Amino acid sequence: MQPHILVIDDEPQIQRALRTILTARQFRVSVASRGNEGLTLAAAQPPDVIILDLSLPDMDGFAVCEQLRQWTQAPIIVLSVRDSERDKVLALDKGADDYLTKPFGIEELLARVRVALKHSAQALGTSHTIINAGPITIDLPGHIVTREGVEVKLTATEFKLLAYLAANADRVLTHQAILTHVWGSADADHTEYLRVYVGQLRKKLEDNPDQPKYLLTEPGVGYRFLTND
Amino acid sequence: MQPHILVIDDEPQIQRALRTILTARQFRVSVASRGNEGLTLAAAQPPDVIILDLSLPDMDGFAVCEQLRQWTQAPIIVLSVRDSERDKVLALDKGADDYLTKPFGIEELLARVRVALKHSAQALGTSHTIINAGPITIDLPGHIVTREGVEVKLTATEFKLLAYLAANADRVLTHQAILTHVWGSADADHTEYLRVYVGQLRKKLEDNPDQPKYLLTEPGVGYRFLTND
DNA sequence: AATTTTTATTACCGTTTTATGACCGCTGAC
DNA sequence: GTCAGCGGTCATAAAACGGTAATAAAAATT
Repeated sequence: MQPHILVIDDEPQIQRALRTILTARQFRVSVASRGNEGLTLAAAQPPDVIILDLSLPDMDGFAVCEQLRQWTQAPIIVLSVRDSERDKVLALDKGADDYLTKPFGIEELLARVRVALKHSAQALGTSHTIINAGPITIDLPGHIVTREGVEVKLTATEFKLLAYLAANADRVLTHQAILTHVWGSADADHTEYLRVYVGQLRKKLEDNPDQPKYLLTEPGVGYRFLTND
Repeated sequence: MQPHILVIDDEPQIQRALRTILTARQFRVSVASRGNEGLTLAAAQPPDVIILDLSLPDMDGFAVCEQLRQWTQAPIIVLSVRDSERDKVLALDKGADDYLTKPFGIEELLARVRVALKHSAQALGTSHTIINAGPITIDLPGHIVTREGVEVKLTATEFKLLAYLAANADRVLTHQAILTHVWGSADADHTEYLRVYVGQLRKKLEDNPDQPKYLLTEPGVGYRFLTND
C-alpha cells in the first residue's frame, strides 16, 4: 500500500503544489485547510506522515501538534514562514519531528518526507487508532475507553498514560520512558506517580485489580500493556 | 544512564562549543576530528545520537554517513556550511536523519538532538534482538527469558547479568568487566556477587546446574555464556 | 466565590530482591 | 596429607520496590 500523507495547510497554492508533487511520487494525499479538519482527517485515516503548517485559520499550529501527539506517533513535519529559533524549538518540543522554513526546496521536502517515512516504518503500532484487549477498547483519537461496551471515564493523565502503554502494546516500557512521555523529562524519576496512576487504571479497567491481566508490572523495569491476541 | 552523543567535526571551536554545551546538558560526549576516528569511536562505544560535520579532513562526510548506516541505526544529525539543496537531499538519502546549516542556533540543535533521542529510544524498543542458546531464549528489549518455551522469571539484576553475558556470547568476560557493567565500578571487586548470581541463573536456566552447559566458569578469569550447541 | 474534579505528594505495609557472611568442597602446591 | 585459594551453596538481615489509601494543592466548573 502506498504511504499516506496528510497535509494541513490553508494556502491554496501550497495545497495544490504539494498535492501534485506528492501524488506524482505515488503517495496517497489528504489535504485539510483548518486545524480541526486536520485532526479529524488524521483520526479517520491515520497517515504515515503529517505535513503541518504552523499558521492556520482556526487554531494554533503548536496546539494541533500537541493534540496529534496525544494519540499518534506519526512523524510531523512542520512548515512555517517564521524562521525564529523560538518557534522551531517550541514546535520540536511539542512533538514535531522536523521544521522547514518557507520557502523551501521541493526536493528537500521530499527527502525529509522519505526520512519521516523511514521513521514511521520503524514505529509499528502507529497505524492502529483503536486498540482492543479483551473487554477493553481504546479509541486513541476519540479519547474514548470502554470496558464491555460501556464507557470508562478516565482523567486526562490516566488516558495519556494508558494511550502510551496501549500504543506500545505487548512491549515493556521502562519507568523512565513512561514518565518522560507522560509527565515530561522533569519528572523522570517520580516512579511513585506511576504506581498511583497504574493502580487507578487497574481499578477502572481490570476485572480483578489485584491480579491484573492487562496492565502488567515488570518488576524492576517498568510496565507492559498486554493485548492477549 | 545518560545518553551518549558522538560529535564528528574537525573545527576546534565547534568541538569545544558542542562539548561544553552538551556536557552541561548532562550528555556523555565523544569527539572525533576525522571521519575514520569517528567510525572507530562509534563502533567502540555505540552512541545514541551522532552529530556529523560534512567537511572532514580525511574523508567525505557523505561516505561517513553511508558507512555508519551499514551497521547502526543511531540518528545522524548532519551539520554543514553548505546550504545547497543537493547536499541536503544527498545527505538525507545517504541515511542522515536531519541536516542543519551552519551557523545554527544552539537551542535549535539541542531541540533536534532531543527529537533524535526520541527516535533512537523508539528504535531500541522495536528491534528484536533475540539470543538463542539451546532451549534458552533471551529477548533483550522484551526482558523475557524462556526455557523450553516457558517463561523464566528473573529479577532485575539477574536479567542484567544474563543480558550482558548473552550480548557477549561465547566470549570470556572477566569478573571486573561483568561487575563494573552490572553493579557499577564501585563494586568492581565483589566477585562474591558473581558467584551468587551466576549460581541463581544456573538454577533457573540449566538442566543440570552442577554441570552447566551455558553459563560456564572460566577459572581465575571470569565467566562465559555459550551458545554453540 | 463555592464546589467539584483532578493532580501531586505522602505515609504505610507486605513482598521481593539484594547484599553479605558462613560454610563447604574441590584442586593444586608444598 | 594438609593447607590455601577459589568457586559454589545456603541462609538471612537490610533495603528497595510496588500497591494502596489518604491528603494536600491546584485546576476546572458551577
